[in-house]
Amino acid sequence: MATKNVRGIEPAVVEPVAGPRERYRAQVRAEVQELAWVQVTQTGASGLSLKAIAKQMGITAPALYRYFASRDELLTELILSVYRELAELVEAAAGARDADRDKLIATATALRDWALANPQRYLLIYGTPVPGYAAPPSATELAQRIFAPLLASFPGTPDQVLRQSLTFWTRLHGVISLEVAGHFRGMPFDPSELYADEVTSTVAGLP
Amino acid sequence: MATKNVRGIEPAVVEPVAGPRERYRAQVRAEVQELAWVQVTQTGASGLSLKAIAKQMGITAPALYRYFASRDELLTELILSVYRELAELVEAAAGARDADRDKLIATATALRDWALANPQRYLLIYGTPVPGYAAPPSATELAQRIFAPLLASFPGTPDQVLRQSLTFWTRLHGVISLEVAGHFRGMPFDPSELYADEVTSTVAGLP
DNA sequence: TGTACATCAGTGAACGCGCGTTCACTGATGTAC
DNA sequence: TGTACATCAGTGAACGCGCGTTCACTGATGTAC
Repeated sequence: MATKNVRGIEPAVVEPVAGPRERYRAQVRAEVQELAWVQVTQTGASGLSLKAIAKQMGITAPALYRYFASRDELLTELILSVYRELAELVEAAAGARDADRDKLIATATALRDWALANPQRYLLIYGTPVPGYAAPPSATELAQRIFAPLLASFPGTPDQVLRQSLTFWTRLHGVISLEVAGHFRGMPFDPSELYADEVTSTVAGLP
Repeated sequence: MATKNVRGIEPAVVEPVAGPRERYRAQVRAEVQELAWVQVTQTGASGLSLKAIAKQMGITAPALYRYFASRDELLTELILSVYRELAELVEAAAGARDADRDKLIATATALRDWALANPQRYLLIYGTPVPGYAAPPSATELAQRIFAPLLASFPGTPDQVLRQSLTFWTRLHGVISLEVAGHFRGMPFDPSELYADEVTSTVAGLP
């Protein structure tokens, strides 16, 4: 969609050709999604309510149907945006390093930091599945983009490498998900130390 | 509450002194909980509905208030019963073995088997927290009873032992929770192998 | 530049559904005399 | 053993709330001539 102008210079605004109506649409959509996030953060995915969002915007609920076909479509967009956000974050963390081990450590660190800063976002994609809601097919591709940076080129058959990466991932998730869900609360240790130990010892164990 | 009779023999029925009314109460309570489980299994914890349960029992909803003070109380009992069930299972698995390593492996195996057989039960206590619902204090004690069998008496300071046990736990949870939430679906590997490898390699790494 | 027209954001009423919970009540059932 | 009484499971109406979604509509706004 983004087009360059005649001299090949990227314009400052993202969608420069859009008329005022399209620009307005984009703004409203963004505002809806923002309020939706506040809701999901406070009440979980099942608490997402179009009527409540409309109320907060000082608008009637049917008006939202100009911007989203249904509640499920809005939820889907939220979920996909989480996948995208996390994929970019993880790719950036991995891309900034050369050595495989550094890459893995940087990625793991970025993952936890992000999860702690956005617990509900993390839980939205890795937590209890929303009953009756099926993620769109594109979510699977994005999930793989998140997983890919954990695939490092260590010696071994493709199967072994996959297994190592998977295990790295499940270990990170084990610590992060328990912490994010509050299961470490009141326990006599520092979760960030536990995580750091887990990351370094796992990376050190790789061939 | 359970009393022995004069000769010290455990009577067959659990609550022998209970009159017919109490017996009936217990039966109805059990039936309510059973139907509640079906609901939680199908729609998640937030889908638990007293009216729906009453309907299935061929009863009006207010009648349920003879047996449970509120929806939250019913949910609390469900959650506590999961903790209890899992604690007993884990204790039994650990108690049947002598050597520490065997104990850990048996416990880990029992944990995964149970989680796969009861995914919604597992997610009810280790998944995304139900927004607005606070677990009762006794849940914490029970959570520790589940964790305790993972504490083996390996050499090291109490801190090191705690750390090792925690890491064992987070690793098991990492694999189990991703599998139970369906994140391994369509991936080219066998989850049970992944889990078995993770268990044996972790136990082998202990001092 | 001014005006007529088409587009479309937003309204308000309504539908049908679900929920938890309260309350005064009926009527069956167990129990004490 | 028979009867009177107290207990208490379950009813039905109601309250107030929330939800997603549809529909015919109004009226502002951008656009084409």
